[in-house]
Formats: sequence, C-alpha cells, structure tokens
Amino acid sequence: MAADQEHVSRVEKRRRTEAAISDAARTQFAEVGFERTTIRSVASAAGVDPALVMQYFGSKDGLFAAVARQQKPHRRLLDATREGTPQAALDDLFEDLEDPVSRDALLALMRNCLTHEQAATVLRDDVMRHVHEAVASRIATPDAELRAALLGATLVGLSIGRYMLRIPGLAEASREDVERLLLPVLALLVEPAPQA
Amino acid sequence: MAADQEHVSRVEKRRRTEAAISDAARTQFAEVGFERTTIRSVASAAGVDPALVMQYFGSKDGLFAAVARQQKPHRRLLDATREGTPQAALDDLFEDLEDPVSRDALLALMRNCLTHEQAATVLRDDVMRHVHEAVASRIATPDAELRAALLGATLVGLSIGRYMLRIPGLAEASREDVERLLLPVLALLVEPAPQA
DNA sequence: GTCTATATCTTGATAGAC
DNA sequence: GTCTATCAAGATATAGAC
Repeated sequence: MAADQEHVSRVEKRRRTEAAISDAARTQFAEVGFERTTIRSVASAAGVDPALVMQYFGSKDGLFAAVARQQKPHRRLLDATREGTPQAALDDLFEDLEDPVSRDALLALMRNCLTHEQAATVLRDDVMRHVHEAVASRIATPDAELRAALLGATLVGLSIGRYMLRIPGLAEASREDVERLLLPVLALLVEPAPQA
Repeated sequence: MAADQEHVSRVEKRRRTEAAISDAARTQFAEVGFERTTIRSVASAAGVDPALVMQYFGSKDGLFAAVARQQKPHRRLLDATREGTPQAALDDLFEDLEDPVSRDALLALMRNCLTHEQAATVLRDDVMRHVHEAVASRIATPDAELRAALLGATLVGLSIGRYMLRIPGLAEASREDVERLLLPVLALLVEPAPQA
C-alpha cells in the first residue's frame, strides 16, 4: 500500500537524519571536545538545519547524552577468568578503539571527562564500573578494589597517551608490542600472591 | 632614600599583584578548566580589575602560559638509577601532587591537555619528556622508547584517576598502598629481562 | 597606572513563517 | 515538519577617561 510505504519511509528518513546528526556529533565531541563542538557545526557536518538538532535532541547536553549512551559493552572482560582478565581487558579496549564508531563514542567520553561532569559520570560510573566489578570480584584480597581501580586507571592512561596525547613511542607502537609489555604489568595487578 | 624606597615598593606591589592573579588563575585552570575560567572570575578572585589581568598577561592564553610554566622539576627521577627509577618517579609525582601550588600547576596542564593544544604540548613535550628521557636512557633494549612512554602513560592514568576522575578505590587509597601495588608494576616496565 | 565603558563576536535556544 | 530570523547571555579584547 502506498500510504503504508510512505509512512515507513518517513519514519526511516527521520531515523536516518537522527543518525546523521548523531554521527557528526560523535565525531566532533571526540575530536575537539564538548565546548568547541557547536550545534551549528554539527548541523553543518550532518547537512541539516541547526534548529533540527534542537528539535530532535532538545539541547546540546541532550545531544551529548545520546552520544555517551553509544558505548560498546565489554563482553570479554565480563566473562573472563582471573588469569584471562588482562588479555580480555586489552582485547575489549583495542576492539573498541580500532572501530571508528565505538572509538569515537569512547573518545567522546574520555576527551571531556576532565571538563564535563556528565562525561566524567558516565565514564566513571558506567564504563569503568565494568572493569572494576570484573577485576575486583576475581581477587580475594582486601586491596581488590584498589587493584581494580589501578587497572582501570592504567587503561585510561594507555588510551589517553596513545590516542589523544599521542605520546611519542606509544602512539606509533604496534598493538602487539603494547600487549607484550602491558600484559605482564596488568597480570601483576590481578595476581595478589605471585610466589616463586 | 625615599624615592628609591618608593620605587622598590612599587615594583614589589606590582609583583604581588601579578602573583595574586597568577595564583587565582592557577587554581581555576586546575579546578574548572580553561574554558570555564574567565578573565573576570580570575580578577574577582584576585581582587583586581579584569583589565589589569589583560594588562599584565596580554591575553587569556598568555595567562595560561604563565601558569603552565610553573612546573616543578622532577629532580629525583632525573638522577635515579634504573632500579631506583620507579620509586623516584612516584616520589616526584606525589611530592608534586601533595603541595597545593605545584599540584595545581600540574593539574592545570592535565585538566586541559585533552581540549587545549597548548596544555597538551607543554605536558607532552616538556613535563613528560623528563620521564621519557630518564627511563629510556637507562634501558638498552630496542623497545626502550615504548617502555618509557608506557610508564609515563601509567603515571598520567594514576594522576587522572586518583585526583581528577576520583575513581572509587583509588581516590581514597593511601599513598603507601598505591606505592606498594604500583612499584612492582613500574619495575616491570624498566626491567627488560626479568630472569628467574 | 588603573578602571569604566563598550565594541565585537559567538553561543544556545526560541518564535513564527511557510 | 523544516527553516529563517532573532533573542539574550556571556566571552575576550580594546579604547579612552581619570
């Protein structure tokens, strides 16, 4: 039926417009941060009118919240054993950071977590909570919480250093080299009693 | 001589006014970031007129550059042996972070390094270069650069997680506990061949 | 030397034409 | 539903009075 088809295509068109806006916003929030991303610049990149962005997302904060929600779940880390935790953590992180969409969704959080409370809250209480629970639950020592937090902080430092600050020596290193050096380091954090 | 005395006290007064502005700017850049720090808010906190801030520092970027220059040198790290490098790095970092002045000078860099190119440049090419050179020069393997960069990234992750993101478990932990868990981790990064 | 007043720009958000 | 036009707020920076 023509009317039905037109209805579907209208909904579909709206969905695509929303996606175009969301895509442009994700990229800009990730690359230049929340403050320097403007409704106008997002609309321009998405090829729509600035007023449409407000219509769909309500406010700039609403737009950011929509991007912040697009995090990829860290499945390997949640299912790993204690011994497998370091490899699972790096696999999840690299998978995130090597796909442009999930990478920008994560970078949008990291880029703004020091200057935007909303980003800090989602990163700390949502994304990092996964790491924290997965690690802490597998260690039976009183300092399990600290170990988990240090592992999370190390991964944050790796992401920021490699992909954002672009520290010389780390930004150009291969994933294999990074894993080779970092796996034993993370293993030390999840192994409470490494007897000889 | 009265004229001389008046001259000295005028210079001294100017110096104190500059210091008051710089102190207020350092605190605000560290706590709320570059964008949300305004010339007006700095002047208000320092008890001076906003135009005076422009007069002394030229621009908001000039004011930030003055704060960014106030970094404390990391003497222990530069003088340490390879074995002493992890302890020296943590000693320098904690000494920095436990004194309000040097802490805010460093946090002003870290808080803004993801959204302000000037902050990123100073942090990467000035502050972290110390760590990099100290570590890389003491390791004789081809991956020395990467090891040094990973050590720097870990310290950045620690600082951000503990003092800025305030990750639960890490923010409240004692310095002793953090050192106990992190020293062997950093040692692993500077020890290329840990044979049994 | 210090400060008042303001020029100039940019932003998020809104109102209303079509 | 979409866009033009505009508002109100807040910023840096400057010009000139005192």
